[in-house]
Amino acid sequence: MNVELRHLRAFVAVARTVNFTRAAEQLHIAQPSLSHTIRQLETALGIRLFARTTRSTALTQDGERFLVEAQAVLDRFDAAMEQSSRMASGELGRLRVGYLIGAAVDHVPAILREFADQYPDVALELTEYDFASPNGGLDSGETDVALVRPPLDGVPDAVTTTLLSERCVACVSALHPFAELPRVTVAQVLPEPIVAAPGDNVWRDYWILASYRDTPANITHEAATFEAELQSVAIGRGLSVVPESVARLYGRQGVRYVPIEGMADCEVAVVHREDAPRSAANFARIAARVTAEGSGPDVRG
Amino acid sequence: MNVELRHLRAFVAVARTVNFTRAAEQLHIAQPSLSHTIRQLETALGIRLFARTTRSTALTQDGERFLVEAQAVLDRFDAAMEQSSRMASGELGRLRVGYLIGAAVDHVPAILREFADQYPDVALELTEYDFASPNGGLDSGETDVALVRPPLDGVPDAVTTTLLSERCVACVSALHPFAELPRVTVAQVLPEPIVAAPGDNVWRDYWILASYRDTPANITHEAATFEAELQSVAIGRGLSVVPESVARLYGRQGVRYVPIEGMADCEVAVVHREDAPRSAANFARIAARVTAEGSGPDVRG
DNA sequence: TAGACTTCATAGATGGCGTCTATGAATGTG
DNA sequence: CACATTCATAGACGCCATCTATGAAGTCTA
Repeated sequence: MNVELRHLRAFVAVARTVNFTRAAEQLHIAQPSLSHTIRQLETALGIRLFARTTRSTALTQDGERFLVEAQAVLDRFDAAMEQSSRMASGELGRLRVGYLIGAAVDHVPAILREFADQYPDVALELTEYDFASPNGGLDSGETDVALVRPPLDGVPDAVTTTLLSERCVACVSALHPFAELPRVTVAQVLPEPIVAAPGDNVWRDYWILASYRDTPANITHEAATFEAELQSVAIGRGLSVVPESVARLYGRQGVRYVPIEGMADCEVAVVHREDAPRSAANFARIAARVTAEGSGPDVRG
Repeated sequence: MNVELRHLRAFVAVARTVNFTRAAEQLHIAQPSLSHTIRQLETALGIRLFARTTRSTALTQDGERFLVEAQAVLDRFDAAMEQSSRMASGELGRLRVGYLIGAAVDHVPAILREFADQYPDVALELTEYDFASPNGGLDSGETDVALVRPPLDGVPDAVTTTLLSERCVACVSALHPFAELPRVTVAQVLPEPIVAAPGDNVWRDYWILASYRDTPANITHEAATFEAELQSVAIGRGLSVVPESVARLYGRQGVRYVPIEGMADCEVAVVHREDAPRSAANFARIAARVTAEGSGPDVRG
């Protein structure tokens, strides 16, 4: 017969009360069951733990020694359960965070600081993704949570929390006919040669305005980063559709940003899978709160 | 549901092999049972321990952390079992040894030395008993094993190992008619006034030769030690029947020792209860061996 | 000293659950 | 493309943990 924790729990209860009846009540079992369990334990160990009369119960010398051991095992077990509970609640563990370049850059430091504050025992692992991986590692399972720009692709059971939205603008060469316009329409943009993300997925489709088109876009170049896009644009390979905040982040050397009338705003969201560890949800919650509260360090200007 | 050691054992086995099928074989259970057990554990802990595909198994981050915990619990448990095993075999614990004054005095030091040598982790507690407690504390449960002179009384399930036997002699005053005789018969002793142990038990009966008598003995005095007996004898209260070795131990100031013809030899034995801890039997075994091997320090002369 | 009460052990019944067999689904492999 | 391997699921079975009922023994009280 295998000794189980229930034997130790029973033993410790009896050892502490020195009374089978009361110990049984504490354990929420019947007294004969407890007697049986203790007997099992004694048989398995090969030692007498209690000196029983019909009227009283006392620990034997061996029982006293074993009480220390049993208690130690149970304490160790409780510690393990405590730790697993902290893991379950997301207080303890590791969280792999992915972020797409240019997504919520203003807020990321505050989000991370707040999360680290609130969950000091969670090890954060940050990975930056470029437009070649617009899902921020969620599709491959490399990350647990990600700051990305929808739409996502290949992320089953994704839980998405939108953090902010902003206008989309057309980024054109300073020499481009659009360069000095106050705005352009989607219809004006569609025929233009366009610089797009690499690959072939719903995310790239989004930024080349595929949903507005009848015929395929004229993609003249592919770039995985804003810098690369802007360079391509600057040397006249075509225009590029980007979030408005890019204007702020990457300046205007050789390019101009022109709002696109009639195009829906684009968003930044924090995303995790439904079955991700709890800390992913915690991160998403904190990200949403931090983004809503402060607008981040004001680097505009 | 309560987490039991079998869950931890199952978890550790799977974590080590990273293979449900092989782990199940090691645990001697069927693979579906193991899957079920692991699932139970995961549910109870609220965390995913394994990342399972239909083709492979891997520990999650949480699983890796919990493996350390689970292993620690099992290690602690194994240590407890190891210790209880040592208690069961009598290698570890306490042994309460009682000895009757004058019983095997020559051999006791060697016995204790040998036992302490062989069982260094058993704490010996020695208690001396006089003729008021000829059972050496076995009857009251004060001791676990005792060096005594049979017969015993009130010790249920006594396991007796005879160590040695010796002649009985009559101890008489130097002025007593028997004093210069080379020997006396039982019949000669019976009518004499006699000094006996206190109380009323089979042991006292033995030394007053009750089994040889038709009528009660004429007990003139009671004494709980040899010294007291010899003093009573010396001042003429009567004779006393004692083991021959007493002559050697207590000298001859005012008394003489006369062999009793026709009286069976008396014995020294090591005794413990059937249900005594294993170390009691160990002690008895060692006592028998030491007594048989050496005759102890030679203090005769 | 007798009766009542307390406490632990025993006996027998029952039901929950741990384990089993059989089977399916998924996926890497020759 | 068929096969082998691995884990999950479903349903059945049987052990054993627990239960209720009762007994035995000792303590306390009147």
